[in-house]
Amino acid sequence: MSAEQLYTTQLYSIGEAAAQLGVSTHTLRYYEREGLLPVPRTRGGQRSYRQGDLDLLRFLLCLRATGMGIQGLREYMALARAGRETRPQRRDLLARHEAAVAAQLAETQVHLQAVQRKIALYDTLAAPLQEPTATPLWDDSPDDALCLAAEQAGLPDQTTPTQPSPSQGEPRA
Amino acid sequence: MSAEQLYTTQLYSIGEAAAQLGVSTHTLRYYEREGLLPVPRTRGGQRSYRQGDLDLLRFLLCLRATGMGIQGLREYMALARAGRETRPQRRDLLARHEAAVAAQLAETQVHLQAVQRKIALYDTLAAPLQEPTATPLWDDSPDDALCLAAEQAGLPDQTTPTQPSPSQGEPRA
DNA sequence: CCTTGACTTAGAGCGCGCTCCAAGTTCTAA
DNA sequence: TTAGAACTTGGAGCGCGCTCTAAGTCAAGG
Repeated sequence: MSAEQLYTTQLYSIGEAAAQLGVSTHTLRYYEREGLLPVPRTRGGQRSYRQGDLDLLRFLLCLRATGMGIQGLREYMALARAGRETRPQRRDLLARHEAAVAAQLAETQVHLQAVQRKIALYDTLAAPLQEPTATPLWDDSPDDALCLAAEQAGLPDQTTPTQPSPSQGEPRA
Repeated sequence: MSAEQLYTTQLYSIGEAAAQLGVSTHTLRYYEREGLLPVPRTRGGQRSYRQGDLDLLRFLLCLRATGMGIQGLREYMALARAGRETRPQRRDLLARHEAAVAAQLAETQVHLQAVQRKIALYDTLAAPLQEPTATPLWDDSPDDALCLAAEQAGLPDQTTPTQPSPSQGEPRA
């Protein structure tokens, strides 16, 4: 690493870029085709990624990793290419995405808790074999309808109650 | 809600089930086709979901919501149908899933932080317009190569350094 | 009984994000 | 100079999880 390398505008082949970013060359070409980032070429026509291209791609991969779709990336990059006047829009786009991800994250955690409770339930069902006394030992009929009342109370509500009361008793044979 | 309803084995049409679970009837039929859950039928051949079926589906939807694939659900249900001897396996399957989700969640949060830093960067770039003195105001060349050194330092490493040094200086024109 | 709407099936279609192929070109190291 | 690796393109293919269509059947209210 000599001092002049600090001033060197390093260029990278698509293979090198892919390796650095941890994606396939296919993916990088795909992103370009999708209009995310025009990549400069060598005289021979081969892609030549500059450091800045890699940095930008790294950020785009963060957006992908947080669930933004290709269309979202395309919008972001369209704004970026349009110049610095679009910075507020870009900020807002990111802020909206951030909010969506945070919400999604929270919801996933709720669902994850249900899974964790189920694991705990399996544990309590397995443990009392050594303790012959005072074990509730309620069991489940089709062996796995062990979504017991206690457990269900904690389950996230799956929206839409629709009709308040479709009908009473046994509506269907 | 009369007392006998507590003892009533309520049955639900696919439409009612879908509404309660917050999914489409298409999805419920799809799940059955995929072998997740055989649903009892009326004399006429229409699906008739029992409470336990709904409870189980609710749990399966938690697994889906945390990213488990249909194949995973199938495995879980195959174990469940096999009887209570498979509880340890089911527990392990869930525990593995739980670990994977937790890891994924953590990674998403890291990537999300990069997005948040970018938003903050846009904010600092926008604010100093009223402050004429001592503003760094470094700007970015292709307008959005604003993944500056400081920011990159915080970016998650995208794996695979492959060759330690592909070549020095300007390998490509 | 009859209408109406919800249900049934098999199977096709879709949006997404890659992933791969074939045939040809460029680059690099010996 | 030349072999072989890495690159180029357009376009096809894939796995996933639904989503929809068509043509017909069932069930509940009037």
